[in-house]
Amino acid sequence: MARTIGSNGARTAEAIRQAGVKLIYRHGYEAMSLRQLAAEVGLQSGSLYKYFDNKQSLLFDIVREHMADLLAKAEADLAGIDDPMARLKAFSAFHLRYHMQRMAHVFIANMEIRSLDDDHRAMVVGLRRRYENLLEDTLREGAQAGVFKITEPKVATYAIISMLTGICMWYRPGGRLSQDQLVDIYTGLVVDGVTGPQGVPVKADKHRALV
Amino acid sequence: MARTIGSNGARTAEAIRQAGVKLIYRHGYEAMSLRQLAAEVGLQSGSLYKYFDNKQSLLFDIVREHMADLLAKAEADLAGIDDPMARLKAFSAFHLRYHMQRMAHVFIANMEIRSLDDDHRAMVVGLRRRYENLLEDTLREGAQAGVFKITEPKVATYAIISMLTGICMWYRPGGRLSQDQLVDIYTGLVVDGVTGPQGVPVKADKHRALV
Amino acid sequence: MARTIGSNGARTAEAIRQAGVKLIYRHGYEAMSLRQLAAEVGLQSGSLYKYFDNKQSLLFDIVREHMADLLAKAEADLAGIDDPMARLKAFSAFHLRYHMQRMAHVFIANMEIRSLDDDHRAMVVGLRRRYENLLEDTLREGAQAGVFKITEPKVATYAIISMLTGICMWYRPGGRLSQDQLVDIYTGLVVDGVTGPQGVPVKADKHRALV
Amino acid sequence: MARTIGSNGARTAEAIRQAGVKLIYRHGYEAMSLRQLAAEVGLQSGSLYKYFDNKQSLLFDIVREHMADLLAKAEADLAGIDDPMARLKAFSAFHLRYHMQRMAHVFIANMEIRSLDDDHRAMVVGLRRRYENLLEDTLREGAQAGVFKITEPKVATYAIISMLTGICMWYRPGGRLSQDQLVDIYTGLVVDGVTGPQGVPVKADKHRALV
DNA sequence: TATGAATGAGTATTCATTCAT
DNA sequence: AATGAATGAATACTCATTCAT
Repeated sequence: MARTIGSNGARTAEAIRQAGVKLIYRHGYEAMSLRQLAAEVGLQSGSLYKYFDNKQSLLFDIVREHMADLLAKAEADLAGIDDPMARLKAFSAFHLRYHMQRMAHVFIANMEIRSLDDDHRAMVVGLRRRYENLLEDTLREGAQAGVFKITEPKVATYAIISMLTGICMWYRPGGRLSQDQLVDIYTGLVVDGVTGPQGVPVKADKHRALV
Repeated sequence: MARTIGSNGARTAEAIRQAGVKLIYRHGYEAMSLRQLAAEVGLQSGSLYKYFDNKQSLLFDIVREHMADLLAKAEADLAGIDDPMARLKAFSAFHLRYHMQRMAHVFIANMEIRSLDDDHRAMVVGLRRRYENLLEDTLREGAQAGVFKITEPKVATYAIISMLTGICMWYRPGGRLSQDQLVDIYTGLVVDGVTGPQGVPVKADKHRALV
Repeated sequence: MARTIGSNGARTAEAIRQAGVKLIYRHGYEAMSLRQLAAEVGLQSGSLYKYFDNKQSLLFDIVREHMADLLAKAEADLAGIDDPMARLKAFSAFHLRYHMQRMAHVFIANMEIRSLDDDHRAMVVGLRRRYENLLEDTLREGAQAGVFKITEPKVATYAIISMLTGICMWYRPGGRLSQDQLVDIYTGLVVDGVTGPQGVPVKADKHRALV
Repeated sequence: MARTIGSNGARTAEAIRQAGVKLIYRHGYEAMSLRQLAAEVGLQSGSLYKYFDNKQSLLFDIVREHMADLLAKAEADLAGIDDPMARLKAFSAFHLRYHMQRMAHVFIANMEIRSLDDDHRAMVVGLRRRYENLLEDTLREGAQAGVFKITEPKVATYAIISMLTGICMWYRPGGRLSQDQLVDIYTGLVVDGVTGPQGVPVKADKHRALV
């Protein structure tokens, strides 16, 4: 049946949002149809329009809220930590834990950016930029302080975030390694990566050109 | 008219393939319509079926060929390099250069795996696995030899590949940093990451649980 | 506009069914397009899918319902008639009347069996088999009782049913002969055919072989 | 390969015709594609147009030639037989044998008449009319001579032809009954049907009206 | 709050047919 | 005699969206 006794709009809205996350995660935004979504929450597809203006705005809501949440939690987590190394470790640990616990949201936010309208995408990219800056500023400070041996903080930021985010591609709860262990391993790679003797850069071998 | 003077099957096939890569890269596989693709190469959409069986097989062809090429070139590049550290650097440099030069193909192969049929996906994932093993085996050997301080070669493999592949998300030719410089920077992070004192893992701070 | 005033799902469903019978009868299942069908009932072609899953299921519904109706009515008509001759006459009369009154349905059920999917066809053929058995059993009983001079009840069944069904190929309401008269004529041929001195079969002349 | 050494146009034309009969018999005219047909004879579909003007004319050729052949052979078979009863038996035997030996052609001619253009259909129906007249005239003469007890020769003609033609619906070579036996059985039904005491028609029972 | 009927534009795909070579 | 590249119109079917009820 479509309607549980005692159900109400807020409950339905939340159900739609969750089903949306699930289906977009599983099939992709373009491939998910509103009919599927409606079926998942026990509605007719036309009824969804009580809860959003159109399919695009559903995606935008999910992505924007996720990004805002990510940013807010990260800022809260780092608040009061001043030492660059401590901030780096805290950022890494936070990022990993968040990504392991919110894999679907994270995946959607990364994959479906190109499905957003230009305006929506710009807004989301802005939030992402602010999030990345948390790390970039830390790296920059640590580099200036001499504790991080990096010459290009922006490149390092991208590199580190890509590495950490990649955990979503393979992590599954209940695996051999606990979340704590994974945090240790990844964070170790990050810390060692930015504290090693990189200041004397490896000389790039000239490889045969790719066709 | 039946045939444009000078038209040529092989030429058309190549044009379709290139336009396919371009449009899938830009809009995503689901979002690209065959009408768009046909317009891009100056055909009626029905005429595309002289060149592939269906939309799915176009995607599969592009992805499989890319993965096979990536694997073959990597194997060729590493052939004869035995020292783990040298292999690691060579792999990193190869991966980065390949990804900077073939961004669209790489992006498609990473993003559209979920748009592949089960069988096709399995085949592509198999190729990817073989590619990842090039790195994983190297890490494992280096770890046994004591030159890499890593305890989980598989995790490190995923982490490193994610980091290196991430260059596609922001690199644009003609930027401030040359490809050689980027290879140095990223490879430095990788090498330092796996040679640092990670064997004594950073103790994970317990952060507040995420909701 | 979303909805024509006074429109009604059940009414539309029935209109689609009737238009479907009419168009399949006139043009054949393969030759009838859903656009034609939609135009006939005043809808957009996509809207038809509120009423059936696909074109095939429309055909199947029509054919199955017809066969089930034919079988049920025949069984009801013959119920309580035990004498083989009376049953034969009753079957013949029923079959003729039904076929004169439901020419389109009958024609479709006979002609479009090959357009059905394997499973659907099997189900329809099963119903047809049960219908034919009503006649075959009667012929067999009459033959055992000595009232019908036939040696091959199954062949006689096919022969009689083909003969009777053939009325659909030329009968048009309002012709010179009434339905009652046609029932008399055809039934006379049937009865005489199975009561004549066939037990001493005509010796087949050997004709020149056909190429 | 598409071309056998020494093949020539006439051979190809015949191959196309035979493949056409086979495929139309199996799938129906509408459902058979020229691509299928071309593949069956090892050509590109465009090459078929060396051998016919269009799909419709292929069908027409097959059906017309079949009808002309049927008519010619029937006329030849009946030539010189004057006695109505002998003519009836000869017609029945001829019709049955022809239909058992040329099932595909016969089936196509009966089923695909509606797929013919108006002009083509008219021509084919004309040939069929002449064929039916062979029987109708015989029945009429026999009735006047008092040997056939029928009041409506035209109706009897349709009835008999439908009955005899129906053998195509179930006959398969190699079955329990030989062609000769089937000729005996069917012809027995026909002869008995038209010689029985039908002149005093069975009074039609009034059955409940069909809905 | 939700339904259910409908739209209209879109999708991938197939078709008979053409014609330069 | 046949190819192979292409057309243009058609097909069945899906989609996001609307709106009277």
